[in-house]
Amino acid sequence: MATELAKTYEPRAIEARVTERWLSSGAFAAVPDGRPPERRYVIMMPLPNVTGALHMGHAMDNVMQDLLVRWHRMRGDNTLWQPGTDHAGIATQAVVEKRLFELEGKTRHDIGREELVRRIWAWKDEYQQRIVRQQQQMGCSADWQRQRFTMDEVCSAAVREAFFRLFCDRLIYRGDRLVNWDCQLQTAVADDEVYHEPVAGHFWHLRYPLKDPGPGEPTHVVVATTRPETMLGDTAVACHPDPRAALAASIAAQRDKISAAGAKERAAEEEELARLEARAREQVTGLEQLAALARAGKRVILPLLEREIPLIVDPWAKPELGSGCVKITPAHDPNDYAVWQRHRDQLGILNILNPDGTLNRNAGPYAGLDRFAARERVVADLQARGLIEAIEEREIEIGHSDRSKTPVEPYLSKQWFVRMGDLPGGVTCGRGTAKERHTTGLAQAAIDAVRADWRSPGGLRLSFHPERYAAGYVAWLAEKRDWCISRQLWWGHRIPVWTRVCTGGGEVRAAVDAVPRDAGGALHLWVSDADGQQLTADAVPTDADGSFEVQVCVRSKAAEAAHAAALAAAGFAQDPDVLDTWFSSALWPFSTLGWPNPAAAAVNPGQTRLGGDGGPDSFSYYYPGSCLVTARDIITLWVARMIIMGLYNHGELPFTDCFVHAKILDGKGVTMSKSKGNGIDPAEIIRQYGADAMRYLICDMETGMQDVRLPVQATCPTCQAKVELTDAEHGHTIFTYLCTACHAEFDVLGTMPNVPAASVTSDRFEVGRAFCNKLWNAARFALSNLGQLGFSPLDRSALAAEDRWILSRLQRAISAVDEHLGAYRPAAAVGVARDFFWGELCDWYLELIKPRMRDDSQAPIARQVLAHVLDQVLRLLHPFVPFITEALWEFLREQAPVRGLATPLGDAPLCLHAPWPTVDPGLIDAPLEQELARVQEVIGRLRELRARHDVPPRRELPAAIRGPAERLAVFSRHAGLIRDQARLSALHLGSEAPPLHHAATQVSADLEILLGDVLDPVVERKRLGAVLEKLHKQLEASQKKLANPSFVERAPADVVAGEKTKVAELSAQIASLTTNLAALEG
RNA sequence: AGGCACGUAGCUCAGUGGGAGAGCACUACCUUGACACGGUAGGGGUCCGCAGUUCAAUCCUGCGCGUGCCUACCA
Repeated sequence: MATELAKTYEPRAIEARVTERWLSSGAFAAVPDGRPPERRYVIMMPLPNVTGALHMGHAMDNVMQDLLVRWHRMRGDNTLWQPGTDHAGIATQAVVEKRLFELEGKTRHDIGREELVRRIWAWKDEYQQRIVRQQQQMGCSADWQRQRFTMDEVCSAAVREAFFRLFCDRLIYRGDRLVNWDCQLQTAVADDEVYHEPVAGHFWHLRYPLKDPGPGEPTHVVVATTRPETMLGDTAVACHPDPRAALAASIAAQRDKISAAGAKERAAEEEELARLEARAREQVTGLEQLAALARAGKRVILPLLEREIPLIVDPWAKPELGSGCVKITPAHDPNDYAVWQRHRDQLGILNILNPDGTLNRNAGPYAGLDRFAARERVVADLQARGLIEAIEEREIEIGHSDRSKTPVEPYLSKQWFVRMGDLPGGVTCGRGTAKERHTTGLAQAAIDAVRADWRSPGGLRLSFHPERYAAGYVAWLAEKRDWCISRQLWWGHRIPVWTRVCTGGGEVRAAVDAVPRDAGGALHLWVSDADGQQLTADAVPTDADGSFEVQVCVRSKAAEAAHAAALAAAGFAQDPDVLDTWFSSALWPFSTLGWPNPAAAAVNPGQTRLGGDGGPDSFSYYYPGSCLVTARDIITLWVARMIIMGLYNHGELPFTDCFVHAKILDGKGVTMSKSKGNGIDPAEIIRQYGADAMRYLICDMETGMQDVRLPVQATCPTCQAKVELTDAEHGHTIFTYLCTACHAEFDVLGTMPNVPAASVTSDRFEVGRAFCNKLWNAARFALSNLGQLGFSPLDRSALAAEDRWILSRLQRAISAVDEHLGAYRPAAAVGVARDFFWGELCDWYLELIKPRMRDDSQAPIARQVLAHVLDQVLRLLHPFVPFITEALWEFLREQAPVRGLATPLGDAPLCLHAPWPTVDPGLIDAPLEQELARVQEVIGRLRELRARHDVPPRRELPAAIRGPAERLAVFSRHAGLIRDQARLSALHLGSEAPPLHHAATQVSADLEILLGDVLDPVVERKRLGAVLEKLHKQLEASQKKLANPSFVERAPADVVAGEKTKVAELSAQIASLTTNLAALEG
């Protein structure tokens, strides 16, 4: 039972109560039923990391999803919003390890794998709870009884199954590859986890002595590097095979560039051409000589280590750059690695790094030094020997690990990969299902999915909203780069492969024979050769030489329990690595639903079962889903991989729509983030303004632009002033500011020891709160006027003009909101709803019916229409501002238990389950809408006249309107409204109107509006003069257009006619105003 | 370097091949029986610059300037 409607809008009380009602009634639960696939709506929540609290980016993401989910739920779709959190392997382990070190001074090796994992689970439990609470505070209507975590048993089962299938299909392999190595976390990181940052550095030119130079031959070759310590791992020096041709080619290319270049660039490009030409004259002979020496097998002495390395020719050495020669460090540079692959017979590969970033024994006397210390030593030692030719100061883009913020090193190591490229025999998607289909490769399958003419076996296609994001998705996939899925961490899904390293075919045979037989097909075995090629056991002859790995993938946890001991006894060891977080995330659209075995899927106590209870299981009912909502930075990392995994495992897309929303920036246009101190905490906004206010503004900001700026203010802890951070100067660090009022320093991160911390917020959310306040008060007014309202069928003929008008406008609003939401335009949708509610319902309808409300004979019909419109408005606004509408819904149902016009509306105890408004075309009355627009216009003009002449609001004045008879007929029909709203003592229509004293005049289209008894002729004269001037200008412009023969001939007839009407109207207006002006002067 | 966006009122942003819009801020008046988190009205803009297409350009095309993001590379 609702208590009495409070006089003021208090979001905190409302939101707490509504949340309780929703959660205790399980209002968001998704239950499979008889509704067909096209009446189902599924959104998989992009899983937040369990590393910390949510920020505004999450708020945007969650609100967008909730908006769609609530809309579809009210439209009658069987709706699932699947919530959950991500174990976020590296990020979480890094945070917990850091805390362990700070609090206890221990590293992970001190406490061991099991203990570390136990602690991370404890951390996860705490933060997941916090995240869920925040999402519930925002109003997220996700099915919390289905909450998942990527390391839950049900998700782990899906990970194992998907891995096993990929492994069997040779789509997962293990190989030596150069990866980005995080020396602090000591793991490989993906390209996407690396960000580039410019760092002040040097460009060193090193001299390597030539071995036994003959007469006329150079004594040194010069190479340049930004990382001199890598020279210890050099295995060659390369020069271009044909420097003369290569230079000629780049000179030609440069000439083309100059002819295409704009004026501003030209000078720089000319300079570059001159440089190339000078090089072609002066250096090419030397380079050709080096190429010749290289072909002759000449060698170079690597200084410091005094190692002989070959001089080779390879086109990677660009004659136009540096010295024209390049040092080759295959184990620590991707390009050099490629060179090594081309010249494997000539040069070796030498890893000089330990996993922790210190140099290993290959670095000779430098072994044990950290890479940066080694850099200094190497430079000093080379300098001492006169082997440094030059040092340039230079800004260098350095790759940093996103998690540890330390520079990554290219590092050669054994890693697991998913093969993204095309395979000779292609790939079977959805094997064993009705949607089985063939594709050339995994990446290609995902690329095809956005092609306009492509359809999945189920008739679906992937589309991006806005469409432009498809291009980036395709471009990324088109590289078809293999995906490194192994991480050298302890936190994550362990790679389910057992390996035994074997030397020679005989040992391979013995190892294979020792693998347990599994009748259920739960084990799959490949023999991997030195290149990572996966061979069947019998493809390796017993007399084969070389090193092999026998790899056994174990399909399930049960199979592992059954066979682990036997595998261990046979000399197999389980891979110590864990999977990239995105591997389990990629399976999210189906791992959460119980795949591969929903009937047997384990869920936590109290959670919804996923199958096995007779009805359809969750996976078959809710897969494929509908829409994925995200910011653009995650399209490649996650969206693309979900598409791939969905297509591969099921032959079907996981969703058809990808809605990419804006990112939220601060007032300077910088991405908000906690670490920059410009981030706003949604919880703080909710505390200050309410969740509905936050949601309202977020919807209003999502206009389809790329980014949204949200100016941020801090509350000065010293003087409590609101400080606009865009205007404030920094204090002694970039995380502190000086108050613009009292000049005291404050800290926005809350981490500075001696500087007081300020809370960061944005006053833009006041708009949302004002909106909610308006809604609250409008509803309060309406409800106080309803009494205990009964229902009786209303005939249209019984309705007053304003009733028919507001109902007609309501139909327009319903239809426009639907259209905008369907096209992913939340700002436009909320704008229509707001304009209807505020601009039409509040500003006009409520005002228009006030007189009727005081009259018992007229009140009942107005009340019933009002209850109906309020009902529809609450439903229409519910997806945007769910709390306040839900709260008001409760009151409305009490005051008016049955609402409707001719027939009662469908009802529900909770607004979130109420049927979505539908358009009744019979209620649309376009001519009446036009009439009322005229009436509003006239009222506006009359009010303007009152304001111009400082007429007190209560004073009633006489007015007159002159104009064409059919127009005046309209005003005659609505004369009462006009008198009321413009506070008139009398309204005279037509030219027969009696003259008004001291009349002020307005002209509007073909009308002349006069307001009598206005006191100050001087003010009016001045104003009329200004208006006349403006009208004359407009008239001239129009007449000029019409005097232009080509305009009259070529412009469409209606445009020309419109221009003529305009001239006529303007002339008439000028005439009447001139007359009035003369009268005032007389 | 390449690609994708963007540049409209003081701020944040809509919008359109034919008379420039909203919200906030600002100004004036109003505490009128829902709401001052409100109402009524008002001021404020070479629609980044230049050229072209067009009868007509803020909108279309090209160039330039500025900003943001993505991708790649820099031995």
